[in-house]
Amino acid sequence: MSTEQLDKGYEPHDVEQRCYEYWMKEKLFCAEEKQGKKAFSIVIPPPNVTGVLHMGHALNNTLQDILCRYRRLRGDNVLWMPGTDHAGIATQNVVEKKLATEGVSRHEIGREKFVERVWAWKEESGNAIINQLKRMGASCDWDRERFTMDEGLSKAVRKVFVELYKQGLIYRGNYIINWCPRCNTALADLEVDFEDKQGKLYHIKYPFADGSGHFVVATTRPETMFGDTAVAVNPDDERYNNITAKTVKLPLTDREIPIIRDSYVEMGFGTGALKVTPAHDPNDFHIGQRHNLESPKVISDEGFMLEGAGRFQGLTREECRKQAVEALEKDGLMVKIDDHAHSVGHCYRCKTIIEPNLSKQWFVSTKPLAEKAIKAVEEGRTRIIPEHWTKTYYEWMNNIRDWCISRQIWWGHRIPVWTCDDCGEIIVELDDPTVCPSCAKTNLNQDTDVLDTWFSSALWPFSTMGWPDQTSLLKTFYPTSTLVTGFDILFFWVARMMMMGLHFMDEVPFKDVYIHALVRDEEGQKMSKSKGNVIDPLTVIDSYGTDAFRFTLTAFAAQGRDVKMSLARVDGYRHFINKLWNAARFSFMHLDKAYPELDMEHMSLADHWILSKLKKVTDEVTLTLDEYRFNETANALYKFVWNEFCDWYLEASKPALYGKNGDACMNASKAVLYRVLKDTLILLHPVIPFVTEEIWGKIPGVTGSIMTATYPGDREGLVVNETAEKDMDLVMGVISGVRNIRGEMNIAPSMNLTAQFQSDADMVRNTAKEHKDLIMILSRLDAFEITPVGEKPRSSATAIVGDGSLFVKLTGVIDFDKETARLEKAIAKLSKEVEGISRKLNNEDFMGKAPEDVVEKVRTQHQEASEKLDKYMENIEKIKQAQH
RNA sequence: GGGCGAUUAACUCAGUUGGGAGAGUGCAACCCUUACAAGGUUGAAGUCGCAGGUUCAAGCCCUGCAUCGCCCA
Repeated sequence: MSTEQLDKGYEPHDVEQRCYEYWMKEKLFCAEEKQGKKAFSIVIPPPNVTGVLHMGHALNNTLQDILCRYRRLRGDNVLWMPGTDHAGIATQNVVEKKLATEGVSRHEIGREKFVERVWAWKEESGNAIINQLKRMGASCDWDRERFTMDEGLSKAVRKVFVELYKQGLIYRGNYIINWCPRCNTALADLEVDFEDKQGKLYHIKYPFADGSGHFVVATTRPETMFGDTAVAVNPDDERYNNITAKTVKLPLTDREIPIIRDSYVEMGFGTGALKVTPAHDPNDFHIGQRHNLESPKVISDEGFMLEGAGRFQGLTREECRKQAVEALEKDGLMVKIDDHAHSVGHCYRCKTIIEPNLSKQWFVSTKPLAEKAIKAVEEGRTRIIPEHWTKTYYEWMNNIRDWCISRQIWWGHRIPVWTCDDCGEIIVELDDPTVCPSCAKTNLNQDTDVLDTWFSSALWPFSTMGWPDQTSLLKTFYPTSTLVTGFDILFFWVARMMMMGLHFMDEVPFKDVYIHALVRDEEGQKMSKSKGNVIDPLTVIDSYGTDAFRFTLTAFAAQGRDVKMSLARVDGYRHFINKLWNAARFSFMHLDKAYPELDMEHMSLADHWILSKLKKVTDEVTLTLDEYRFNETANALYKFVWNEFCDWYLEASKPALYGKNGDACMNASKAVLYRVLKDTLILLHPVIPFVTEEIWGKIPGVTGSIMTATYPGDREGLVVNETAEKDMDLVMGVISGVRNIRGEMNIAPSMNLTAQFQSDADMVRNTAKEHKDLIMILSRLDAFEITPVGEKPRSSATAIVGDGSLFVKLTGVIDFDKETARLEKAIAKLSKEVEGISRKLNNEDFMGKAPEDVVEKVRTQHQEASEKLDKYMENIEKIKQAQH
């Protein structure tokens, strides 16, 4: 027997650090840049370079790591491509805030200096999230780490922009866009968060110019009235069919604006008359286009009123609203102000209310790209899992709108467009131009805007692999195997990668997209700083260990369901890790060398049984991981380790391991223990990499990392052993029967008992006899008799096991009332069951229409249940007689 | 307004072709039995949101309703 090698409890911290360093040193995360071997690849959803790890990252990367470690064990050549994105607006905001504390603005220090400052900040904070991913155990190929602003990726961005421009799929236009007055930039439609807000609906009189009456228009934003260029009514609106007036007087101004008819106007909303402000409302913009209206801007990019607002010029939009309302009331033009709930757009980065704004911006024409992306999913070249997200994907792709990609910030890929000051020529080329190709002058100016960060993220699956160069990495690993991501960036990122991947690579960027849920708090609330309900993954790791945390995330990652995180649950799984640790600790007390061969001949029933169960759990882990049913993987392993391996196998194999059945049996059991421990660790490794590596390293005769082990499912050998499982069921049934009687009758465990098992089935009796010793040890019996059915021992409590009766002799200690009550309870339960089954068998429709195998199954059930019931009835009768 | 999802034990959630309602936590009782008290054994606990329908058979399929949540406009 070997000396004790493990501490009494598992202490994760130094183990985690040590293991991770070992993996890195051995280069076990590195992909092989060559074809031939089956390739498996994942690109990481790049976190913001200046961000910190949150629960979403923790779940996302745990699942990716499980897949990667699993595929490596299966022998695949695995590439997990890591990296970060530059998070244009978010990062710029952070650095601007830092500057503000120094009392300077970015405009004061200038663009060049500012960008230098951002790079410095990136260097300073940029490794934080990478280090945090490492603490999660992420087995990324770190040598290949990429950043969206890297030279290579910037080259890809440039190439994509130029090509799309030349193909006419990027254009510049004066359109209404979402403007954030705080960030001072345009945003894509997707980057606006709508929130329901309680606001006001102002009903304002717009008098007809000919004095024949007036409209009452309803608006939530009276300050935009200075930009009105029409009042619109629905052409089908009979209320306004007979109006003779052609124009209205725009209140608070001296302008007259036309009355137009457009079917966009909802007759039921307000009075059915709509003020049209093309420069400050997206719907009004489209009406304006249809009717050739002018679109004067009356609110500046910074949120102040412009010249068109007359005497209100220079006010903020909020102040203008207040003063304009007062003025309208004074003039008697304000009919009423109602409370009104409506949704208001906010900047997704800074939460400032968005100003729809007319502006000259760059757009990607998405329709042609989206068509290919839709088709790829329809044809199954990319599979979305869970499947129901495909509908959302189609919905969005089918209604896609052009993508505004220019941002008026400084941190990002500068738009590669030059304008010639002299002749106005637009130059869009791969290399920076110095001379105008049209007029040969050199006064060229580059566009000052940068590209949306998502524009570069959209290229991630191929730009990280070296595109536009045709690298061997691309050849080996593109298309990637699986993308693992949250549904919150399905449109932002997944959809756009699909479009770009298909357009530039002519192939989907990934074969499978696994979409996981959001991590919420215990109450199901989204975690947010403002709510103060954020749980920091790193503090969880510090308190419970990475493995316990990962197991929790995995066990709760059911498809299509949010993960509600609570520390109590992590604590529960920490117990599991500790249980595993102690099972290994026990194993090491018996394993002092390698046991490479199984000795089928000298194995015990428990040995055969656990190998059969091991085969089953192996199959289940393989199946569930292949189908992304991570929670089922975790639960299958949990049950196997705790309820089968620890609760039954280790207990049942103790006699053999302690040599009570001779050396041959001892060694046979040791070989089984050796095998089961090893295979279990391998199966667990993708989910809980640290503790499994640590234990693995201490197994006698084992060399190298568990990461290089052979996956049990890929090895010859194990089969499901029905006989062993059936026999073990009987043995466990008898043991549980005795334990149940002890528990229910309040018999101290220390009190040794005598029992008898009666059955008329020879096979059953033989099985019981064969494993008599095991039964006696695990149920603490002094004596155990196995006989055909006969006289019931006096003063005994009864349990029915299979087709036999178990009698536990309780001479002197039996409480007849208690035993009667116990049996009555069992009888009541069984009667109900038998009754239900009988009803089925008496039902002609069932007998006639149900498939034969189902009927047969029910017949068997009925027979077993009623035999069991009969036995209980007999026994309770005897108890009653004995009492008298 | 359109779409999606959820509703199962006190709590958190599983439940894949429709065929005997499960787990963990918590609770109760007993136990320091030589891997583990971060443990062991036993037990109590559910008209599977409501109402219809399909079917021999519904937690599961269909329809409607209620409540909650999310996405889009």
